[in-house]
Amino acid sequence: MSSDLASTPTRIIAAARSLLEAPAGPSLRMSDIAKAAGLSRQAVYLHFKSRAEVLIAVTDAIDRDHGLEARLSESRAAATGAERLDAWISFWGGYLPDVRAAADALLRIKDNDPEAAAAWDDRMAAMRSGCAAAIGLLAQDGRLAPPWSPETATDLLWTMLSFQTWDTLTRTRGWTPEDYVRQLTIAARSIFVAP
Amino acid sequence: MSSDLASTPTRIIAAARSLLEAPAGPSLRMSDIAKAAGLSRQAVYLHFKSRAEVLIAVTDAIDRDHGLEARLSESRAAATGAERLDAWISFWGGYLPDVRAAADALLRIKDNDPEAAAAWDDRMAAMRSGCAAAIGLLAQDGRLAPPWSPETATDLLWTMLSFQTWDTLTRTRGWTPEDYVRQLTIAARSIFVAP
DNA sequence: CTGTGACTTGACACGGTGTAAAGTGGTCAA
DNA sequence: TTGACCACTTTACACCGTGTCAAGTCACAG
Repeated sequence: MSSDLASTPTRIIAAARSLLEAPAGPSLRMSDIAKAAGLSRQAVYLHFKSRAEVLIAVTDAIDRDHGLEARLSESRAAATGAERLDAWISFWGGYLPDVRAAADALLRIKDNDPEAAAAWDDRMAAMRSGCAAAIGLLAQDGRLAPPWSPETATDLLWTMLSFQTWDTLTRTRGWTPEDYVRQLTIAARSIFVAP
Repeated sequence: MSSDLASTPTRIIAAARSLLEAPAGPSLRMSDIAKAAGLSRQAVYLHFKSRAEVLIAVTDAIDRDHGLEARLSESRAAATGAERLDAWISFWGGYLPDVRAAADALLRIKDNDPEAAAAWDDRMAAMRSGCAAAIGLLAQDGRLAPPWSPETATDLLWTMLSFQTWDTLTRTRGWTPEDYVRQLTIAARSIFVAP
């Protein structure tokens, strides 16, 4: 039925998502997801044709929840390039903890699944365009520090803000998300903003 | 026999290594390795108890070849912190292309194999100590830019120089290893070295 | 009462890892 | 010469997780 509270696909996504966000971490098998959704393993295949598709749907759901697009355009408000760089880093630093679990899972399967890889690359491209926008405005202000070109500056900023970097810093070095935003803002300003 | 040119374990390692370094990439199965070494799949298990063990041995062999330890201590020659930072980055930037294939493979299996994870973490720790040394000398010179502490500076430098960062930059953004060294040297100097 | 759709159960193929056991052939020592 | 040992082979199998298939159950709608 349409809603005995939620449609089955929705319930599956919710189940997968909660497993993903549980401390145990993302070793979720199809059977785990099914069990958590109160379904048989086969029923999951009735709604999603592969594990990757479930993961992608979960990631989409998370993005929708946290309003990736909306918050992305928020940072467009900033007037100067330097401000926008700051805004962008703090937006991103706030976003990352919300998507950690899903990103982790997606990252793990992207090697074996072209669809997952595409979903990942999409997000990375969106993220890159945020970097490019900040750097572009900075260049327009004439405050992009030499010898950086908008291209190379974007590349470097983009990798510095990569999920993996954030993950290592927070997980293995114990940085808080706030530390991350603070330090990376300083670093990015030191590198890219001319005095 | 001891050497009809090379012992079997050595031959296995060499075979795995050449597969790893081949353009095809690291999808190497035990059967691939065995075939390349001219052995049956089971024979490989006679010398290594798991796939992970082979990969670890390969990584060790590569390290030995490229003299990780030796080259690591080379950069200890530099007098000032700033020079040492430069030396460290160019050493590392020269080392990365050599170990790309093995690092990639190790990184892929480290999630499922504790031994592989340990091998990876070892290397990362070694690499981190290189970062710490450069930053430490810089701090000693009184030229570590505020507001960085040796700790946080090391953390950030370490992640900026991570294999994943290098990999994205060179593979998906088309940076050459030389670009990488040049740009990251500039970036690191901008962030960490006080004027 | 019948049909349809959502779901279940149970079975199976596949690919990959790792294990087990019996057999082959060469070398070395008594 | 005999026989023990060794490195290796062949064959077979268990296990795990993904994905497929087919038959059956059950409820609700016309």
